[in-house]
Amino acid sequence: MPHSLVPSLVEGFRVRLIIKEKNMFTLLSTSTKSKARLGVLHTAHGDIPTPIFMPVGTQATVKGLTPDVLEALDAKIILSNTYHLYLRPGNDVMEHFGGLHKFMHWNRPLLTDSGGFQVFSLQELRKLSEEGVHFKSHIDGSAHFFSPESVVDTQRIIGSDIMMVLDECVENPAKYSYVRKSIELSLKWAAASREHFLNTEPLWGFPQYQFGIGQGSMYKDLRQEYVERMVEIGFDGYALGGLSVGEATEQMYEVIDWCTDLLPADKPRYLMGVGTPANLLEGISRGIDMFDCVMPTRNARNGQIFTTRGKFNIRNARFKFCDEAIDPGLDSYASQNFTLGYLRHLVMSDEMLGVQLASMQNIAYYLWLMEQSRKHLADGTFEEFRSHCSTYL
RNA sequence: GGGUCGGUACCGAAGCGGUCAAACGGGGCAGACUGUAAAUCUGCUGGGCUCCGCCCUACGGAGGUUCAAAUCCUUCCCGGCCCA
Repeated sequence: MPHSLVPSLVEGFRVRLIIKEKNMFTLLSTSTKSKARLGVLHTAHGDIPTPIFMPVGTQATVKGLTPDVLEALDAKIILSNTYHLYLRPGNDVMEHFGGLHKFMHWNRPLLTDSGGFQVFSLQELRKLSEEGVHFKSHIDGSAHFFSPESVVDTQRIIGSDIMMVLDECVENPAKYSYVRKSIELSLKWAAASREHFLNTEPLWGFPQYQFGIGQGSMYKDLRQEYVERMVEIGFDGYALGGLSVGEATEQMYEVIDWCTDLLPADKPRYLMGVGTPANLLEGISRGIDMFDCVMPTRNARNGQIFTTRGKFNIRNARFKFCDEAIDPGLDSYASQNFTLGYLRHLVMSDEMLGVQLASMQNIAYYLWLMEQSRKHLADGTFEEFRSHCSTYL
């Protein structure tokens, strides 16, 4: 019994469920050759083997893919976004439909980002204060205020299995003095987020978990201090944010190493917004359990295909007459049943099936990469797998 | 047959004496994309070089006017429309 459900009487006649969260993560093994880990995340909507890649479905849809396709590809968990769903359709609609799982007909686990990334990506449309973020809607310019607490509340309504705290994702490069102040703000928000989380209940009858997000830009002392203070607050899992924001790849790897050395082994680690297939493998060997990235879906829409034989742009003329399957190395519907020449035709013609098949292929590849990583971690051959992949990545 | 409008780069279409190898679209050829304001954005698209510049060939064909022509004139070819 993973979770204890204790009924109690609240406010006269109304019966509510008091749901206690327990450790949601089981660490199965750690590689002897690197920091790579094999584990399982437990959620009300199912267990998630780690390392895992989470396809991004910002606006309550992984662009171009229906839930049944995602299930066929065996996506274990997908990501959505608090800022976007709060603005549209809005919390009232989300509540009306009984939360995001029901709204989008997705019965597997969901993780929602907090809006912290929009603090970075929509810099021109927001203002920070000690209390939170003032956003000017990118849709209609209207004003909205996000506090650490309101972001928890919105994610309660969304009903994500895993929610993220509001943070400031800092641009790169950033001055030390700025980052110093920024991490104080994000840590203050993290504490407020956790407190509010612990003082509120899930709305939809299943437990939710909350992850903190490590910041500190490229400064070792700030990154390390952040991790220590975040762990002190205590979250169900720990994310690393503020990476892949323009820094050199090697620098990102270094930051990951600083942080995973200090994170507790019995909690999941999530590297936010990363990344390329190579980034995932490097992240795994540095002790990361979870990843998300728009790359497989966005790049699919822009013609870039990830395959077990490498990545390429399907628009390139060399594929015009190519009668090979999209990816004979994968067993997805898209990979097996269509030629590269046909996919090129669809993409060149702006046919929506092209975007769908390309997205399917790329997600299939990313999920395959994680599945193979887990398999090789279990076999003790992950490092060999990683170096094999580096020959074509 | 007469009149009239027009023929511009792969296509469509501006330009109407020099600052034109020729705007702008489209198409094509490449590139970028990392917690999604992205089915978006960027570059190239006559040929050749010793390639931040130079040399060829080019605005239907052939002549001509001019220091200079895609732009003006003559003529021929082709197309649209109108009249016979």
